[in-house]
Amino acid sequence: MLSERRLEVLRAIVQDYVGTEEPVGSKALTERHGLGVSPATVRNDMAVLEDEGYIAQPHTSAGRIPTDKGYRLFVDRLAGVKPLSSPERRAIQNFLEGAVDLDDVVARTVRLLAQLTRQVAVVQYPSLTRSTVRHVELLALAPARLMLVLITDTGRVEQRHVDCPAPFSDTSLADLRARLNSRVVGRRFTDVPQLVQDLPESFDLEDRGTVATVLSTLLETLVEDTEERLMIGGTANLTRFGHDFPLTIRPVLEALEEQVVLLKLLGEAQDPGMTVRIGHENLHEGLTSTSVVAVGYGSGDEAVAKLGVVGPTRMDYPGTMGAVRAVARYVGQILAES
Amino acid sequence: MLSERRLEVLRAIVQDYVGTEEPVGSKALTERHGLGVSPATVRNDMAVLEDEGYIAQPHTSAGRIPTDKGYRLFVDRLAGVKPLSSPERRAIQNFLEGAVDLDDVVARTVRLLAQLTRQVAVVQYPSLTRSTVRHVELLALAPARLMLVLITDTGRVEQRHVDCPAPFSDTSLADLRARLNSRVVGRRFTDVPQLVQDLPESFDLEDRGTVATVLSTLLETLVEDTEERLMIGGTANLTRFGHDFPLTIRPVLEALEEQVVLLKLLGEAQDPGMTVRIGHENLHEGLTSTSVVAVGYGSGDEAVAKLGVVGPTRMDYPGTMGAVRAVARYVGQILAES
DNA sequence: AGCTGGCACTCAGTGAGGCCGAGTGCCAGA
DNA sequence: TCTGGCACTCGGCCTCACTGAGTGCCAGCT
Repeated sequence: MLSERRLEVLRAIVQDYVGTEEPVGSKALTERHGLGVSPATVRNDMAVLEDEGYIAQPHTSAGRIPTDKGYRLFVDRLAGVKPLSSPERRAIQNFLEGAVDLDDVVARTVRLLAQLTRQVAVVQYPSLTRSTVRHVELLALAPARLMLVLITDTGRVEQRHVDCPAPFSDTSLADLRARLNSRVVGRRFTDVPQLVQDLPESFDLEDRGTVATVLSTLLETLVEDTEERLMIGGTANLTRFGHDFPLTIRPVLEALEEQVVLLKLLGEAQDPGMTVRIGHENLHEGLTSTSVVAVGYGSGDEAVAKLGVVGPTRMDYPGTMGAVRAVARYVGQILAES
Repeated sequence: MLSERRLEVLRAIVQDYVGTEEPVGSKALTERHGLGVSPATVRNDMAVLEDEGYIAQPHTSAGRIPTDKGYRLFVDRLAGVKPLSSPERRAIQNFLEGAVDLDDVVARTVRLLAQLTRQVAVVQYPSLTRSTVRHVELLALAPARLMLVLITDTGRVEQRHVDCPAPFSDTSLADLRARLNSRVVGRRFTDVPQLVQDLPESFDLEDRGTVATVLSTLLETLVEDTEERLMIGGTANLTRFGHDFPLTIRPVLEALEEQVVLLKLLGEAQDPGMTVRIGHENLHEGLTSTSVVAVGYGSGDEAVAKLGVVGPTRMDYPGTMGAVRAVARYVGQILAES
């Protein structure tokens, strides 16, 4: 078990290292933080912390830097979430309120997060799986060609072409549209399949094929779009990563282009509250020297999607967490209003 | 006026420099390209080329590298567009054909371009100004709240909420929807304003306010979305930029996040054919050591949007131009089919 | 038992000095 | 007009020594 003072030393190391980006030595520590003990004592504490795996030396005769485990302890026990200043809060709200549609909300959120945290921001579009249907629209493009448009309660719109096996009359189309909507509007996407299951049977024989095709396209859309969409921004902040960053930055940029990877990254954050994954806690190699701070957001009390930032493990955790949480809240509000 | 051989020397310098990323000297040139003259002769030619501003020396006693002006000459007079191999063409087509909707087409195009050129790819969504209306849909969300959905012939979908000054009956709604569509479907976006101008007059007095509100929202959408959307990808390729690239890469990443900048970059490409902007020809500072290769694409014979790549001035122009042109063609085809 | 001061040791970073070689410019001769 | 020869330049690299921040350990103090 680590004594109070040793935890204090760890905290000081993390803070200094985050600030200076340089290994911190015992003497500098005692000077900058009023620890009230001599460098020699701190050195002993450091030796213990190193034994326990919380800090490490890049080389002999250099200062110490926190390990992933050290950051973990720092985040869990030594640091809180730093709330934003009220001017910052006002700025967030003002900025987000100018958004005209969902795309714009997401785009603004990304910018905002990137600017506030000076890191790479990732925002997931509201998830279809947890959304409900606001409307399904069917349009005839040609006698045997339809367009299916799906609108969610969060304002997301998806559309697909449907090639029908047989021509479909306008009256049948109106009929299908009406019946479909009466069944699914207001329902969750996950419930849709069983709700429309028996729909073809109620149509004339000649139309059944088309109805079935439309329905299967609809269901397909639901499944496909469970692969969520993302928006990222602030990649220029990666240049603040470190000095050696040709090597560091490349895999990160690559990972950021892989939606799948990012989604997993956000998705792993099961916790209803904020999730912080530090360094090697991220399974994806290439992101082992980054940390991810993510949190769910939603229009109601339930999260419909996640957002977060990706930055170097050496980041200002309290500040970042504060910004992420605040932005998530405001986005939730904005979504609820629209 | 430059002699034939001197142009040949310039071409050789460009090719070698692009390949090796290192200043090229007279001896290496004569060896690698069968110029049939001695290094000394080449040196004289180089001196002339340097006087004329086509090449430069990073330091005395180093080889030469092409200047922006040199690349310009190379692109204009010394190099053609390198067509892709047929396996490559097939791969492009296969890859693009799997797309399910417009977003997917654009996303795949970006990936493809980035992969083919090993550079940063930028694809503009089909422009609304040059598009035509496929359908306008109106949905009642609440008695005095509507949703307006706009669908373009290129498959793009935009939606907006409309708060009405007075409740609007379902029959009025159906009426408006029908009349609106009969007027604008198949028309160009730019023509829409005058086509709907007198629409409110044909409605009952009580509904006119709502109709006017809907129309103004529609027109607003048209205007706002003239700010085009973009998708970019392949930013990881920036790491291949150069050795010193902390400084180089940052402004590029920043520029890439500014939609406005990018749009201008693509927009400047007025030429109906392919446009290549080299180094300082890009007005934006920070992009002065990059080149942009852009071309319009469209479903018909007219371009509805642009796509291109951003890379170091030291790039393989013939190959890049070939890839960009080929991708643009196939995307055009795909769009025409859908 | 825990803290402190002292001391020897380590080692990354820096700067000076020297060598190497690719590359140049110029000139005289074919 | 081209070529071979020659002197010159200078960036890159290697070596070497120095410096200083930082460590580990130990004996002594509280």
